[in-house]
Parts: sequence; structure tokens; C-alpha cells
Amino acid sequence: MKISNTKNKRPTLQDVADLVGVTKMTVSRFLRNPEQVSVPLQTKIADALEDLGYIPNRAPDILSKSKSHAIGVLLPSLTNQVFAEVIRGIESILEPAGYQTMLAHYGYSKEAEESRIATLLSYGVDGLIISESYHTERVRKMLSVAGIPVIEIMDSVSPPIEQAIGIDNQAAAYAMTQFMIQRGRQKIVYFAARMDQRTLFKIKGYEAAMHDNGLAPLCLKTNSASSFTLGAKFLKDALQQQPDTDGIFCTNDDLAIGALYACQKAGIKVPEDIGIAGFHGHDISRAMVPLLATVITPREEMGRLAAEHLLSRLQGNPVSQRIIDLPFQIEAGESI
Amino acid sequence: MKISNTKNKRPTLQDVADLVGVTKMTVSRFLRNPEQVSVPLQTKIADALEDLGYIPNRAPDILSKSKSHAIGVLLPSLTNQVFAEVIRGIESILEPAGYQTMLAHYGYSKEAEESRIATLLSYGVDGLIISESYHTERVRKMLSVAGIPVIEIMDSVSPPIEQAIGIDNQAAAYAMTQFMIQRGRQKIVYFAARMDQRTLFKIKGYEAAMHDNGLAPLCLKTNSASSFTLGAKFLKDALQQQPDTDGIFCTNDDLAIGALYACQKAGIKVPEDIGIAGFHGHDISRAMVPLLATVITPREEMGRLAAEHLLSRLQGNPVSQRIIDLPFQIEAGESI
DNA sequence: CCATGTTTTGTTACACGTAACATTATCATA
DNA sequence: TATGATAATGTTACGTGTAACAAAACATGG
Repeated sequence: MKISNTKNKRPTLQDVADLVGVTKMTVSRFLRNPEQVSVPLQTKIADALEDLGYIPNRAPDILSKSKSHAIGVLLPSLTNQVFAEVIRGIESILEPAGYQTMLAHYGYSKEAEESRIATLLSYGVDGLIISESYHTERVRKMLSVAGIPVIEIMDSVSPPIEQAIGIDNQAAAYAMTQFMIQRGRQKIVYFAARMDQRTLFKIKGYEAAMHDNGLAPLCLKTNSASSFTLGAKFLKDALQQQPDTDGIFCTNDDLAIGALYACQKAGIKVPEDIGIAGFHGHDISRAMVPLLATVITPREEMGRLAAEHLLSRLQGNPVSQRIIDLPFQIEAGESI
Repeated sequence: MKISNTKNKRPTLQDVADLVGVTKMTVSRFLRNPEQVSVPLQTKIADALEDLGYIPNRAPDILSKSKSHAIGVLLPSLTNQVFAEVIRGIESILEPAGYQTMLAHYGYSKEAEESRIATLLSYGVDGLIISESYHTERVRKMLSVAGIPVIEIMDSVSPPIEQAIGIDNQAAAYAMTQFMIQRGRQKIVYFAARMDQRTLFKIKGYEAAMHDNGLAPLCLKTNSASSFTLGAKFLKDALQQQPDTDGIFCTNDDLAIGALYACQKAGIKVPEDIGIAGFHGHDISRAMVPLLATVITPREEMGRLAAEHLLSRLQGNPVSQRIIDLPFQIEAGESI
């Protein structure tokens, strides 16, 4: 029997056991199922645990059972409101199920994505929820070798590694563009930032709708992050390149709101002079004046579903549906 | 020597070693310092690693060296914009330093905080960044027993467990209230949601400023989360309880913006009829029309500093400064 | 070609909790 | 009281990477 540690390392089961005068196995039993231990020991062990402030250590479990009870969640960004809501959805399911989420983000960089996935796997996550539909060969290999369930979210079109839950961004953008055209808009400009896969899909949908109606698309693009300020800047650019612009469709609400404010400052009336539409339908778009036209996406539900399907897979169930395509909704608001 | 695993478990160092025909120790050496291994083996091992798609496993390290290279970050909420920016600050430092952040949140519940901290510690995090200044006895005990550096953020007033980095919320609220009064506001109402420690400090500051100017404070409170909609609801309540309200100071920008929109809808002119101020100075408050009066807080810097000080502590340096009080800034905007 | 030093590779043990098996204590019943 | 059954506790081994030590392979100089 070892003497209780003198170094001020955090206490182990052995330390607790030494204090009580039993083996660590007995303490371990108490922790998993107190009934398995004699009544007098139960109190003694409970006291010792309390005394020493014992905190369990997951490392041996991860080591021997390859079960960490942690789920890796990898998203392009954490500051984007969209992902914050997805996370909320994920956690609302995982947390009550006793899983810890390990959150990581990669700032839309493919190399960073590789390294983040490697890190998450090195911590032995039991499953992974990742974003985007395009992944490098290396990432695909790592995921296949890891042998854990993987769910891709945000996009419902590209063939998933195993299972995808998302929306059809292209169809959503097509629908909104079509809607604007029906409302009489002709010179609609698309504002795009952060040129990821989803944005490209949206641009495709926008261009298809314009084309189908015999209209000329004009798309302002940048690789930098979207912001209110960027929306304002884009508005200026749009009016310069196409002075008779009568509609603006933005890849997200932030750009749309920024453009809308810029219009207000410039004395351009919305929706009389220019109609503006956003994408996602965040809280603010549902509260502002005028109410923002937007595509409402089920962000929180997407997270919830992803977590639910992941848990189901962890319980041994097979992939029930490779692609889950969630509905979006066109919200007319007052800005169109 | 073991025969390579037939089960499709993820490959271990042993699998790689078997493939090359050396011991795992040699492979381990190659991973840590390739020079330590003979040149012909270097390529062979590299190939084998690539072939098998080897992903390192941190569990043994956590077990034997108690070093996870992971930092726990525990915040009350993830969806709140404030914390998103704090996280960005934290990650901007930790990620390049090779640390993985383990993010958790507790929805402002003290019991949840306890359990999240226990979880984070059970994963062997090397350090902890937590929010709020009040913690249960249990939490304090766990942290002391864990023996890892802990940094508290958001608040710079309460005596920290070890080290705190934040702002003086009470002073900030006092300053903004004083500023509104100087601008001629007399019947200022405070909107408070999510009654956490920081909100209580802000209310104190507001009430002190009102009192020092011989004015009667009126504070609308709720425990639920803040939102634009709540700001609108509070505006209605305020006008009902005090019809001649001429100023509104909100515990955050969301409430303020919600109130501002509600004014616009109700035909109340801002700032002519009512002055409105928020707290934090998020992007949108700096872009909207009218520009929102707000207290600008150094959210991202707070995160950066917390991470930097934590890293310094991990390198063995002592606490340099128990409390780091960051400056805030009164932004007049156009809504006051 | 030997002795010595250096480089390269191998061996052993360890961190901690628990499954699986082994042993001891306790109890009821013949 | 002896016996078998059951309850309570103990022992051993394991998972994976690496530090510490040991051994082997190789190089250098006399």
C-alpha cells in the first residue's frame, strides 16, 4: 500500500482508499454503485471523498475504454451568431445526455481545419460534428481511421462523409431572389463575404434566379468576415457600379442590416427606393424597424438534430438517413 | 511483439512500430525529434505514420504527466455576443501557443457551474478561465485541490481566487448614468436582465449616481435572458410606471436596441423625447442609426489578457497582479 | 584490431480507474 | 457447528506514450 502523496498533486482514488483503509477498487465501486459497498464503509468513503475533494480523472477511461464522453464540435467561427445558435442546439441535447462538448474553430482555413480535427481526435472524442461539406483528403482519412461517427451540418447538398444535416442554400437563395423579383425588383445586387462553400451555393442560387428571369446578376464579393460596416461599404460600391440598383440580397443579416443603416444615413428609402433582404433571420432582424426581409433558417434545430443523430449513432444505431434536408422559410418583413 | 490489430481500432504507436519493424519507442522518438532516429528509418517511419493515418493520443500524457495542453473556459453563456468576443480574445492567444480550449457554459446556474468545473477538471485541463466573481464553497475547494492556475474574468472588484481581469462594472454604470444626467436626463430608468453579479454591480452604480444627483432610481428587472424583444417590453413597462421617463440605461446593447426600435415604432423620438444608452459597444451599436450611446468594454482584450496571464502562470511565473482593472469608455453616440 | 566514445535502438516501469477474476467475511440453514 | 450461498473486499492486468536506464551498433584513433 502506498503512503498518501506528499506532493500536492490532486488526489487519486488511491489517496481516498488509503485514508479509509481499503483498496481503490472499493472506492471505485462506491463511486459507480454505492450499494455495492457495506453501509459503514459508505459513509467513511463519502467523507474521505469530500475531505480530499476528489475529482475523477477521465484519462484512464479514455485510455482503456476509448470512451471520453466528449463530442468534438468544429465550426468555422464562434463569433458568428449563426454558429452560436447551432451550438446552443447541440448543447441542449448533449449536455443532459452527459456529454461534454469540445468546441474548436478554424477560421475558414482548411489547414487549420486539419489540425483542429487532429487535436480533437487526439483527445479521444467519441463523435464529431463538423461544418462545411468540402474536406481535404487528409481530413477524410483521419476521420475514417478514427472510426467515430461524424455528422456534417449546415449544408444538405454535397454528398456527406456519413451523414449531413442542413439546408439547401442554393434553393434558399433562389427562392428569395425569385421573391424579390416578384415584388418588382430588377437590378438586384448580391453581397457576399467569407467565400465558403455555403456562400458559393447561395450565389449560384441567386444567379440562377436572375438568369431564369432574364436579369443580369451582379455580385460583390470579399473573403473577409462580414460585418455591419462591410454592408455599408458594399452599398456604396453597388451604387457606384450600378446606380439604378433597386434590390440588395445579402449572404447574411449582418451585411443586410449594415446596408440598411447606410441607406438610412444616405437618405435612401427602404423599401421604396431599394429593397433589402438578409439571410438567417436572427433575433434582431425580427425586431428592427423596418423588419428585415430574410430567409429564416433552422439553426438551433440543426444543432439539436445533429446531436440527436450523433447520440443515436453512439448507441450503435446505423445512419438512418444520409441527408436530412431542413426547410427554410422566406420572411417578407418590411424591407422589400 | 504484438501482431498488428485486426479490430479496426485506430492505430497506435505499436501498430506503426510493427509496420516498420522497430519498437514503439523509436517511433515515439521520431515524433518528438526526428533527428534522434537514423536517416533510413526516418522515411520508413514517416511513411508508416502516413499509411496508417496515425493520430496521437493525449490520454497517456494526461495520465502520466498531468499535462493535457487543454485550457478550460467556463462562461455563463455562449450565445451572448459579449462572451463570443471574449472567447475570440482567448483563442487568439491559446491557439498559437498550442493549447486546445475546452469550452463549457452553465447558463448562469451555480449548480451547473459546479458540475461543469468538475467535468473540465476531470479532463485534466492545465488551467481554467472562469467568469463571475462569486463561487460556491465546493467550487473553491475543487479549484484549490486541482492545483491549476485559475483566472477570473469580467469583473475587477470582488477579491479573486487567484487573479481577476475585468472592468469595474459599478463604476462604469455610475459614469454612464452621470453622463446622461449631465445631458439633462432626470427620469432615467434602468433595464436589467439576467440578474448576475455583474448586473447587480451595474445597478448599484446606476442607483448611486441617481442618488448623488438627488434623483429617484427606477429599475426594471427580470431573471430571463436579454433580447431585443425584452427591450421593447421593458419600454412599455417603463412608460406605464413612469410616463415622463426621459432616459433609459440598459444593462446591455440588446435591450437598448430593442427599446430604441420600440420607440421608433411608437413614434417616440430618440434622443429628443427619450435618451437611450446601452452597455458593451457591440459592432451594431457602432453602425446603427442613430448611433447608440454605450459603455465600450474591452471584451476581446480581456480574453487575450486572461489567456496571456494563464500561459505565463503555466510557465511557472507567479501571479503578477491579483486584480487587473481594464478601462471602459463612455461613447456618447447619437441616442442620448 | 582493440579500446573508447557516440549514436541508435530496445526494455521496463509508470500514470489511474475498472473489468474480470480471486479471495475472504458473513449469514442462514441443516 | 458445519456447509454452502451470498455479500464484501482484494488482486491482477490493461490501455498508450514516454522517461529513464540498458544494450547494441557503429565510429574513431592509436
